[in-house]
Amino acid sequence: MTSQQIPHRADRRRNRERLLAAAAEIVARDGASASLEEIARRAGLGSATLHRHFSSREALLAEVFHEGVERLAVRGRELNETVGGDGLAVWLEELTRYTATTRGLAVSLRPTEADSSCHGVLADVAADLAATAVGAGRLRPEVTVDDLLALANGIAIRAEGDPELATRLLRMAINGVAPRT
Amino acid sequence: MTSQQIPHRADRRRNRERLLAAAAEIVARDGASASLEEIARRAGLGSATLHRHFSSREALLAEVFHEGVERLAVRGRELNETVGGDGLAVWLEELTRYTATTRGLAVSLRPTEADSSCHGVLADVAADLAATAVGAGRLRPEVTVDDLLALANGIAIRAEGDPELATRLLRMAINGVAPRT
DNA sequence: GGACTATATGGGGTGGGCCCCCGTTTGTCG
DNA sequence: CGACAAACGGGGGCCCACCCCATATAGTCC
Repeated sequence: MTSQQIPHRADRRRNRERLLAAAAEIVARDGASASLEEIARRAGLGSATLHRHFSSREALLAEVFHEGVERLAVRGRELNETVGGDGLAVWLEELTRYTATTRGLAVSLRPTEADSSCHGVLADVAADLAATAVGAGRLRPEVTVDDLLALANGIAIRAEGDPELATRLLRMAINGVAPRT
Repeated sequence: MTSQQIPHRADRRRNRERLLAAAAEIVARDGASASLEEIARRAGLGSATLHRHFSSREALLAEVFHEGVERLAVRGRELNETVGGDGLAVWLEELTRYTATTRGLAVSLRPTEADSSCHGVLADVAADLAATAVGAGRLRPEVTVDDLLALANGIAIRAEGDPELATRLLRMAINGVAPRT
């Protein structure tokens, strides 16, 4: 299905890496609305090249964050096997904190119509964790995985740059605001 | 304290209203990142005039949404007197739904260092509602009003354009995700 | 009503960003 | 080493935010 068999030219691969490295720097500083021109400049390449490599800002960001998202997915599967019913809450907290810490990621995790795959991987992991949590009586069965991720995402967007806030809000949302009975 | 005693010239006031009307239209269509140039064009005025009337995009948006925010504040005080302990939950839901429905508002309600006053009014009302809710045993006392508003705001930002989603997420966050015991 | 002045306006400049065309360079493979 | 497909980037088109300063005009005082 993936239509890329023939390997690209060496310079293309090299330039791609340069662009991603530059993007990582600039996006870390400026967030999701970082200037694409500046990224290209920092990479020592023309902006046309950037556009040829990445069809859109979202596509570029998805690549920039790919590794981190992959790590979160691995971590989720790990938690699901070691922790059990509480894994979901722990993972959501780590996800939210990481997302709030990594400038630009929050926006990229928002699923779009032409899904940029960032979301897809996490949705799978979240579904597994949610199933375990429901089994352990820690999660209402009618709660959707999409809603759970949307909530974590909203918190992370709002709390971008303030991981303490992100953590507090996520815990509040998981536990509700009523006093413990 | 408010430094504006002398009334402005009639044309200034008229132009200000035209700008606000145009801004309301364009922002409703394009959200918080609407083109200021286009707003000025729609108002039949030069963009310099817009900049002279509103020192920043935020300042313009704050004025655009001022009336709606005021209504929310009134509604909150009303709920606090008629409903009692549940008023907070009801109001937060209405706030979140309204914010998610009104394009551009979510971003404007995010408090900034030089507070644009949109947030201030609501924070007062929320504080009263929260006090009542704590008194009625419906809200944990250690929950901050700022956190509560931040949560509602995050949800609204994320759910902009989808009031059903906004409502679901807010309820989920208020009640927590664990099964009812 | 007319003249004067502080107040207000807008054309257009500057600097930037996004996106893309097309003439040029460069890697690759026979 | 030569030829060709692959990749590049200068620069143009278009839009934006923001601001300067020459011009226009509302309000006022006689």
